[in-house]
Amino acid sequence: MHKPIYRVNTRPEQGDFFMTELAKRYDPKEIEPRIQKFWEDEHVFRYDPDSKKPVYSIDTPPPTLSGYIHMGHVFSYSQAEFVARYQRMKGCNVFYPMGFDDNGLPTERYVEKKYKVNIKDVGREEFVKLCLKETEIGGKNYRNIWTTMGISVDWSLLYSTINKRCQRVSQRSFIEIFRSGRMERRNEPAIWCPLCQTSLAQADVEDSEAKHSFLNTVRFKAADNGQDLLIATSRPELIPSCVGLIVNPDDERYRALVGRKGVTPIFNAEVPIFADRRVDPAFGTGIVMVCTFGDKTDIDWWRDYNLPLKISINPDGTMNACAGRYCGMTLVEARKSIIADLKDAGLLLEQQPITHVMNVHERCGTPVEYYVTSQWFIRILDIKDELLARGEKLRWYPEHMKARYVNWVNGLKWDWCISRQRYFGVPFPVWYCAKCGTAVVADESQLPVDPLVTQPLKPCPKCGSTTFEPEHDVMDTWTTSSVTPLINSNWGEPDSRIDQIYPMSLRPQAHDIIRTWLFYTVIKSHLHTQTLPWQNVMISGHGLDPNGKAMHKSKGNVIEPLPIVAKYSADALRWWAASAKLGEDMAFKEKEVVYGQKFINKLWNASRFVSMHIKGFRPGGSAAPSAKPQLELVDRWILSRLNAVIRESTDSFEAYEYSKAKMAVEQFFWGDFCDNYLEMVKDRLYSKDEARKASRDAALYTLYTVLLDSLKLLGPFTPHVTEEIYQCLFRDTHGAISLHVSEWPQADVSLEDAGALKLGDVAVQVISLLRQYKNAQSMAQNVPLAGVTVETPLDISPIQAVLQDTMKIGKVCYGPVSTPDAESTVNGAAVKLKIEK
RNA sequence: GGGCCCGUGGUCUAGCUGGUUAUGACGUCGCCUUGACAUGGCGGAGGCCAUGAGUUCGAAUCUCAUCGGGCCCA
Repeated sequence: MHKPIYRVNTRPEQGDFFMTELAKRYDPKEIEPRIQKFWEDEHVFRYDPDSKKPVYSIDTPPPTLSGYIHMGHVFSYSQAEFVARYQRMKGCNVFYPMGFDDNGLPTERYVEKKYKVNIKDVGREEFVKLCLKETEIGGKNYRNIWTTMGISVDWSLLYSTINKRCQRVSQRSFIEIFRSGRMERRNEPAIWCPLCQTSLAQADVEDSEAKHSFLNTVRFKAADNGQDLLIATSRPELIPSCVGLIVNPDDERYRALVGRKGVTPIFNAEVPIFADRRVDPAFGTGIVMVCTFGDKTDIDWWRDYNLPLKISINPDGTMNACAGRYCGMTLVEARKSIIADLKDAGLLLEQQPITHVMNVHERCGTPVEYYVTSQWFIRILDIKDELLARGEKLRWYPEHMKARYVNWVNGLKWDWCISRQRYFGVPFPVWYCAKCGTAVVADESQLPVDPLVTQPLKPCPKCGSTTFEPEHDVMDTWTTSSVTPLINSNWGEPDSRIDQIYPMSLRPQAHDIIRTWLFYTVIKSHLHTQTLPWQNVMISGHGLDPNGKAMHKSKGNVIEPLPIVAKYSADALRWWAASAKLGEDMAFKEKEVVYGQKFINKLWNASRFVSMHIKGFRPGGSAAPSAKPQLELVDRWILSRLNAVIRESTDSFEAYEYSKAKMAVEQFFWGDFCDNYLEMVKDRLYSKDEARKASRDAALYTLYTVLLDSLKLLGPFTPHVTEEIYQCLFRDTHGAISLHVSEWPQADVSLEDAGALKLGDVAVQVISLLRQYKNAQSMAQNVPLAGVTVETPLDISPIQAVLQDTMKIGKVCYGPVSTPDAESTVNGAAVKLKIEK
């Protein structure tokens, strides 16, 4: 049995309501963990499958296990979380899971580094065990951080992409695509990382500027007459792989060469010379050597012209026998060596420094090669149009992020290679018939299956053989993380909830993984359910280091969140995250967190002031609960302002513009409510005069309403402090067990008063003028003034009393003022003041 | 080379479906310990809204060009 902390029993029979005084100082160290425990004990964030409320489902990004969560994560996850809290208060049954993407290469590399181990030393089994151990440690660590940050996920929905259920869904996805004919095992050139020694997909590769690179002009010969053929290349180590020379068909200089043969230097191989439009005559010498393989164009030429395959590179990035005397050298050594030899032989004419872009593996920075192996591909190049159409249907916030998706799809050159020659990942549910080589997929009932330890249920359908070779490769981690909406839906499982939550309402993520996670997820849902995976995507920017640079462990500029939380508070840190517009990067500045702390402090103190007065106050009074007191002008002023803020905040949240919502309520609460309204009602509140009781009640009603609604509007951003205040001051009268499942405020048209709005603003302006005056006279603001003469075309009599009370003015007269002590223009009307001390 | 984003007081930032005195914070200067708050209140100074041209009665806001910064893709 759990013991709820806030079972503050209401005592309506005694006619009063529980009201606790707020502590003099707000202490987040004590309060935040206590509030978090309350949320957990009361299951405040639990998704309710039986609820009739509309579902709002969120496809939370499962962070990879790279060992730490930094400010960048906190930035992006907080922004999504603001929306989750808003939707919950809007009355949605929020499905908000957390996941950990702990399978695959990122985890492997992390384990290799942490334990300084290599699979070859410890063996596959031991290695996988280490990875599993790390995922457990990492999971606990991550959960602690998200809980400390007040992230309101439902932890009962937690998944890890290496667990049984996820493996099952992922393998089911493989089988379905296999049966549809789009999953193909092909023996052909694929992108290859020589360091990780695995094939890669196009999205795993990023651009990197090559340093100290040269364009080398090398002398080849014509086979028939020995004529010099000059070829510019940045990769002379690939000369042993040269299988052809190409010129542009319109290039007059070389027209005579087409159809003849050339001879490579050092290796003296005869290769054909032909013409192709893809050669840029202006680059280098205008003659290109085709190698198997230097880049994607080489592969296209090789395929288009049926050229032979001459592989001179081993999978580990060293040269093989085909490279002759360079055999055994690394690529870099071979390049140096070949250049030296060409130079000695007088075959190197020129070395020109160039900057060009290399493709490197994004996980390790190694330049990639192209290697012919058998790999599993999902065929996608033929459905680019369909994928583009899906992207158009998706609602993008901010809209311009769609362009990144469109550009990526248009630039797609490879089918999606999903097999990795690695160890820690979801296995392929596949065996190969030992006799005829047919690929046999597992039966659904076997999932999740590891072909290394299990056999197919039936003999080979083609030849009847019962001996099989298991697939040793594992699926790339994106293959599984691309089905997170289906994992969340328990797709294909007995407890499937796909009808309830799918397509999901929202995918929140950062902009760096549009080409990977977002793109791949769109593909999978397109293939499996012929729908989009979600209705909306909100793309956040990056939280950067204080100098505006991306945080990387290798750069040593990572800022960890927990020390910042310990120093300030989770709410203060969230405040920082809320100050960036959606999609914009923002540098982490500690002083912004300090500002968050100041705001929280302000909220606390203002609430403490309100609590001193509304103690025992019951909205609606003892008579009709809906009855409103006789509101005064400034009450209607602040309530009208409140309504405007509710509107703006709601509209902003609906458009995922949480930062606008935050700013609106921040300025309202501090500027209008604390700086002005509270000062304007003090006199009414402190008055003991029975005749002013109605006036006092109106102020109490207003304080109650404005503070409660403000807490709600602020709740998504600073959930802890608002919850604590709510529990102490409003829980009993308002009812909801937690502020975060209370109803989102609605604008109340009956409280809107355009006239009061205008005159209230005039009051604020006049008060400001009087403050300036007192300031200039070195007077304290509460020192009384004997009298003020006002000249203005406005009728300010309705605010005369409030001006007198607030600024302690003895007598107010109206009339012409020739030498004003203070003047200003309000709503186009001049206001002049003559002041008597 | 292509695409996208950004350029607002010393610093960071709002506004950017065009319309009276351009938002707020930090910093800075001054006044005030007043009954929520000195982790505070009040007020001052500080901006030709990157540059140039155009559209318009009117441009930080729309268009084009230039310069500078960033991201993505060749």
